[in-house]
Amino acid sequence: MDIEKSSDIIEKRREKLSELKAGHTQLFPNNFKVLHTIQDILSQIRSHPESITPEAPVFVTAGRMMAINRFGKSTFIRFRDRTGQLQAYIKKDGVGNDAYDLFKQLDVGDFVGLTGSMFQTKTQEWTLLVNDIRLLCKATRPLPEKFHGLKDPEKRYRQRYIDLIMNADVRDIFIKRSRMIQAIRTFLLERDFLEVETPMMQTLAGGAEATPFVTHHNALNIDLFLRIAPELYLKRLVVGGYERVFEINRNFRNEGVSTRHNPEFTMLEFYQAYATYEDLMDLTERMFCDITAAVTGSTQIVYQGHAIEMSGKWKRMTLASALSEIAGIDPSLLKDRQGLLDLAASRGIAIAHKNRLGKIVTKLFDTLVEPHLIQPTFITGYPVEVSPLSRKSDLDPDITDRFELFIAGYEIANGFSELNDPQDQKERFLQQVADRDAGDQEAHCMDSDYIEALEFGLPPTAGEGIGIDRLAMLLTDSVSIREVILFPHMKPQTKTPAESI
RNA sequence: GGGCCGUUAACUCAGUCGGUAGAGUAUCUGCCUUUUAAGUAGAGAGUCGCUGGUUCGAGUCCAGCACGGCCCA
Repeated sequence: MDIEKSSDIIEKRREKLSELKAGHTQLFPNNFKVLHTIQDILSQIRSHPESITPEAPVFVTAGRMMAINRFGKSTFIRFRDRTGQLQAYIKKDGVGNDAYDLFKQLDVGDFVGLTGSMFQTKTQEWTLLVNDIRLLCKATRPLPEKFHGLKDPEKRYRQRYIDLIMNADVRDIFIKRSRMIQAIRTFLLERDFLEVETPMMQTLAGGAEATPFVTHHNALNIDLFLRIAPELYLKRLVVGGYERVFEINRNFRNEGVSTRHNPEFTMLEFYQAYATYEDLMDLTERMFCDITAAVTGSTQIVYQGHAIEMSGKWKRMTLASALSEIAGIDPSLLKDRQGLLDLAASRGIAIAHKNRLGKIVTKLFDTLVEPHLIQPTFITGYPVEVSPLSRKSDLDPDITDRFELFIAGYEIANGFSELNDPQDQKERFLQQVADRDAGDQEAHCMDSDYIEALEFGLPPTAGEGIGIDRLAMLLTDSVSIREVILFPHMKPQTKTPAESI
């Protein structure tokens, strides 16, 4: 926002500011000591109502004024702190003529420090009877209108602080998000996992199939990539002897922005030695059940009209059976590359013809099956071609010991038994390099340093990644990822010619 | 990347067939010592996203651009 841009309202407020300053009112003091939150005051009333009289006890509290109703010589205000909202009543004969005249200069949006006791109005509303009021911070810009609030999504995202001031449901989303992450942390710490941080800037961006952002280190004069996943570093830590590790942090992927994609997003990844992908499916069921209960108080959520039950055992099915049962594809077709390409073409699904079989199958699954998986469902049996870091199944060398979790039609988690055979891993990387040479920009690069780590020995391990933003969307019934990211990515606003001079 | 929609006062929104820009809230000046979107009398407030075009005349029609939203890839 251009600070020079001003309206008559802002001009008037600035004049008011100068007048207050000229009258020796301190506009931005910082020596007011808050002794009670609004919640403190209200709980005292609830627990000891007999102790409350219009004379005592005296509370010292502070907050932002959200509404002002003036009547000549007395005024009701509504103010808010982090714990809630309270009404206060200020009378000219209660605070004195000078203080009252000064108070008349204040606006909605200003912060005030209030001292007083509690009484009930004739409608029985508990109200702070103010005997001293202090300006703590003057707001020079007006808040949006009290009834309609702030709705413009662009302004809500760009100036999230106004959104948070005006919209209680938005405040609630980020409180829930914070509780959710806390619940995850607690769940993992209770199971002896160690929280770690691995590099955000990497010389080689691996661990996922995505295009990375590039940045440059001046002193070393090398390009670095923002990580697309922490996976390969976390597994190096398991090699190092930390048998259970997790990281909750940002990943960066250089792709389109949509209601489900932000260039930077938060992932949980965790790795557990001596576990299999099947152990992690069990663990995930318990984790999601715990988290949901911690955030919402129930194990059932409603997402976009769908009632979703998180507790109990979730459905598990293979990719192949999901394709035949849900998409109605003849199982005999699943090994027939050309047949699948024809089928995709007949259903209007665009697939690059050079793709290998596994990629075609997965693509068909994404479009034909994924949207139908509303209740929590584990899909297993992913093809080797799309799982370059997963252990091959002992029963079928074409598929891996891997699952993905779908809820409400979206992929929420991805886990597998880790490939710990360095020779096999090297061959998979070589295949990825070939895919990349064939034009697949998102295929892995060869990571010999990681192969070397595997050669020192990665114990049998299973790992999983969970999209934290997607999970937050689910638990807050949000359709857009921007609703669960405080400052979602926005293109810069272009200045008008007049402003840019 | 494609399609559709939006951008008008600080905020939420109207604006008819192309003819001098509207409302509510907010703001300012009054009255009002128990209000609840307080009431009441008055007043001020606009680069109609930007740049061009058509026209005697454009918020309105046309083109391009920017930003945003939704859907699709």
